[in-house]
Amino acid sequence: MRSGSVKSYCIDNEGREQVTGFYLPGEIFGWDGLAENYHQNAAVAMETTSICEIPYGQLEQLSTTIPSIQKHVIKLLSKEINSDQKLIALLAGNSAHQRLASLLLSISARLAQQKLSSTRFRLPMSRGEISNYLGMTVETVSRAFSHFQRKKYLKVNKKEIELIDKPALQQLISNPEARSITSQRSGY
Amino acid sequence: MRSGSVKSYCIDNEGREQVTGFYLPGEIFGWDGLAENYHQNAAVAMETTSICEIPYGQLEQLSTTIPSIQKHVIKLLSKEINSDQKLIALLAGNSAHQRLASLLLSISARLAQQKLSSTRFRLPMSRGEISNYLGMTVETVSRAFSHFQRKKYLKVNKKEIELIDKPALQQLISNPEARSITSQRSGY
DNA sequence: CGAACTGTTGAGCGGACTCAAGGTAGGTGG
DNA sequence: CCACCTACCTTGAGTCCGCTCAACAGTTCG
Repeated sequence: MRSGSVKSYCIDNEGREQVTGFYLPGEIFGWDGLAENYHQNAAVAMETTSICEIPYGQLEQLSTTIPSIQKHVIKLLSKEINSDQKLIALLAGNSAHQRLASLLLSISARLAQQKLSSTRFRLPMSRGEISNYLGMTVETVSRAFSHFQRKKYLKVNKKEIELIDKPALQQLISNPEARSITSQRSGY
Repeated sequence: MRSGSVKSYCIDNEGREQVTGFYLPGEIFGWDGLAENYHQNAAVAMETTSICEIPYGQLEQLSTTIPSIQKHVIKLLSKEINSDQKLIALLAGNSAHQRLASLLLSISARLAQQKLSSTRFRLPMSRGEISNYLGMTVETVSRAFSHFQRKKYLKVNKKEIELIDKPALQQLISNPEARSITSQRSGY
């Protein structure tokens, strides 16, 4: 990603769309589909976006002469797996408010990594896309935003976001009594 | 995996355990952690299990002489990503009954791949592990099993499962009015 | 202006969680 | 062998979060 933003999504068996990721500048997407020369995910830009294509064939060829490249590729794939599993944990064990807070903080952190403001930013995605990604409905997303604003955690105006009390959001995520759903098997 | 079964899980920020996968004979696990020489996931056997270790360093070295190996590694990593994203879709867009049905059918299919019975099998994991993996509570898992049994979709006796009406389970997953949560953005 | 889309808010309902009680199986010690 | 303990599983009753349905406001565009 050079600039702009992209969402990736796949269509499940019954034609329903499932958003699988949002990508911001500096990030790479499209790691699926290397298995079968065929991408499970589609991707669309959510705003004016410029990207840099990396032809996999050439990358592969290059890696025969520079072995460190394939090592790096594998690292990136592995990172993708880890971030997917974070999302799994988020979806499996957290409430609607926690999920939205997580997403906002994730975006904030990723913007900071690009030396952009981590407290004031514009969400590239619609409420519908957020809700789909986080496994909830549009209404719940909207209500969660309103709730956060009432609580003075942030200010929201359409897609413009200003994070006011990041610690409060942080704490919300890692909160007690928050749908623990913990497996209770003793160790082996 | 040679024989037996393993679960992988990670510990989130607040010490809660999140099961990220179940592994059956013929499968490979541990693809995370290649990024940082450090595994995000832990893994424990759920029963007597024998596995075959693949030292990554040796694999890496071997791939310098046999390039097709790294291609294969990348394929497997990519598959892992795809299966993780299936789980994401499952968690994001499906009801409790649908999630359990999906898991049962997935196990059934994977057993079939190993030429084992796909209709009668023993679940290696506890109800608690299932509930954690699927993002629900133990009680809900238990009730879902009872429900399926009442509906004559399967027979369940502790961990022994007999699938009677697989098509019904299939249809349950890909059902109408099933929590669509569909993003409604027009195409680009 | 009207149509279409996105986002917000309210009322009501239902599925899944919580709390709590009982049942079953395996392990240990008297 | 039986009493006891400790998981693990099941079932019930009640509550609450988040979904559904619906109305309305703000934007964009023809």
